[in-house]
Amino acid sequence: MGRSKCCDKQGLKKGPWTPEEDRKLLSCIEEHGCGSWRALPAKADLQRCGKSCRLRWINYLRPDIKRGKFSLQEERTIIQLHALLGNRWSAIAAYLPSRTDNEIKNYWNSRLKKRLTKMGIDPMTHKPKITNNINGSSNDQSKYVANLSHMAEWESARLEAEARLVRRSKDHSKYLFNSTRNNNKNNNYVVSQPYYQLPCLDILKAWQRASTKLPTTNDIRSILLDGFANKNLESSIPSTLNSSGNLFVNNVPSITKVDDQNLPLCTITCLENPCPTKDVQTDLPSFRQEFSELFDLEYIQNSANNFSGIQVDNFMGSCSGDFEDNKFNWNNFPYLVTSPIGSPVF
DNA sequence: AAAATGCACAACCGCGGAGGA
DNA sequence: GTCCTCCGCGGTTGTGCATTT
Repeated sequence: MGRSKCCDKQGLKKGPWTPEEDRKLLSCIEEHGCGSWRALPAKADLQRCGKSCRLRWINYLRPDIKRGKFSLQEERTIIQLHALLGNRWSAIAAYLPSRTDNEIKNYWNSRLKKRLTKMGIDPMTHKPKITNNINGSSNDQSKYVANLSHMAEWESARLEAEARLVRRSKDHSKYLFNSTRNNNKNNNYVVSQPYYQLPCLDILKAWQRASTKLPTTNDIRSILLDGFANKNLESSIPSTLNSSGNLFVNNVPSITKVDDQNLPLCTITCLENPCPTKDVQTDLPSFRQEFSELFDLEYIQNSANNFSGIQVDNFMGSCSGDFEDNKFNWNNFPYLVTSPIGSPVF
């Protein structure tokens, strides 16, 4: 009746694994595979239960584990998937093949959850929390609450749309976030553009704004000015591109274009942290590449496209662009798509 | 300099589903 | 159909290092 009794727990070692135990476990799995965890400790001459061996292998010893800092893209993916899947860490880990569910869970609990909370976003519902510590007039408060309410509605619609997109993408899941990996020039692994990209979350934009150690105004100016030192850029930069408040919106390193009445038209926001400040190329293709990576403009554009049938009013449209007579022309910039300052979704 | 606190990460624990006997 | 074990998952705890007080 039933299977044989599970491993005898008496005398089994617990706690941190030693290098010697790791070596035994590794060589055993290399030799026999990991078919039966229960039988493995005996084969490997380990005083551990099979469960402990399995955990050690899955969370630490597996050769395909990517260790180290989570990239911005990974953070985005985790937040997006958590909004859709909740605390189903193994399901989330399936979209980040080189990360373990334990690692993602730890990262969420130790960082992402706290930061979202700090931003006033409920990490479980992914919706803004309405609090009573708003300083300002009652009019300001009602505007604030109305804004949050609008954001919540927008977020709800967005989540529904995302769920549809995710369902649609399931057929292509083998391509999703599982693209071939390339070594970049810094020998860091980067994930190539996925077949299908989840849309941007507005909470992620807020996330960017709440991040600490954001690049300074001078960082952005130096990027642009260094990159265009020979392109006479400064003379073609709109008057808003200076150290005034227009460059930063709510402490976000953003560059804003305004119309002739000084009303905001569109904003680009640096999504990298820290914002890179070196090696901006001056030739157009390289610039496009660097600038696109720097501000993640393609991502914003893709997001806008994905959302265009949902809440198009929240986007001001796109600008296309290029150099003209060696001058950077905002009106022709190709990827610039985002919400304006003061938009309800911001 | 020492204690307190925060943080990141590894590991354990308990539960529930799947499936064999 | 029932019992039992294995496996995987999510919650939680433990530990060591770094930072702050």
